[in-house]
Amino acid sequence: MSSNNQDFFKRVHQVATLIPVGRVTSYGAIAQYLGTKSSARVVGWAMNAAHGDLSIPAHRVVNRVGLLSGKHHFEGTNLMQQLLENEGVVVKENKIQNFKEIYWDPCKEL
DNA sequence: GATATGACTAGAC
DNA sequence: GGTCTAGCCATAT
Repeated sequence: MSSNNQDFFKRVHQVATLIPVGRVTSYGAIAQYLGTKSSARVVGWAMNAAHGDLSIPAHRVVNRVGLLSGKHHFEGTNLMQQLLENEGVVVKENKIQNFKEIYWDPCKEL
């Protein structure tokens, strides 16, 4: 069933789109919300696929420590940080400062 | 079809 | 308490 695979991506994209402005989440959180909690990496791939879609705020998704691990996949060197700061997220040295405060858990919020 | 890789995470040492 | 290893699942070669 190839539909399932695409459905997984679709869900990841959906959740990413639901992330409120000024909030961030982690790959594992999305993976857990989708049921595949062990597949945080796959969420990263989904984000990679979502990278082509400007409607998906991939910059709001970081790793579990609030580090902009995916910033290398964005254009330039600090585009991801710029986007986050533009939304009011405090980022320093490619790491979200008040990560715990702005952390958005889809499993709880949704 | 098998192997390698990756935007991760949790556990072990 | 910091570093390393293994597990996870989908994509790419």
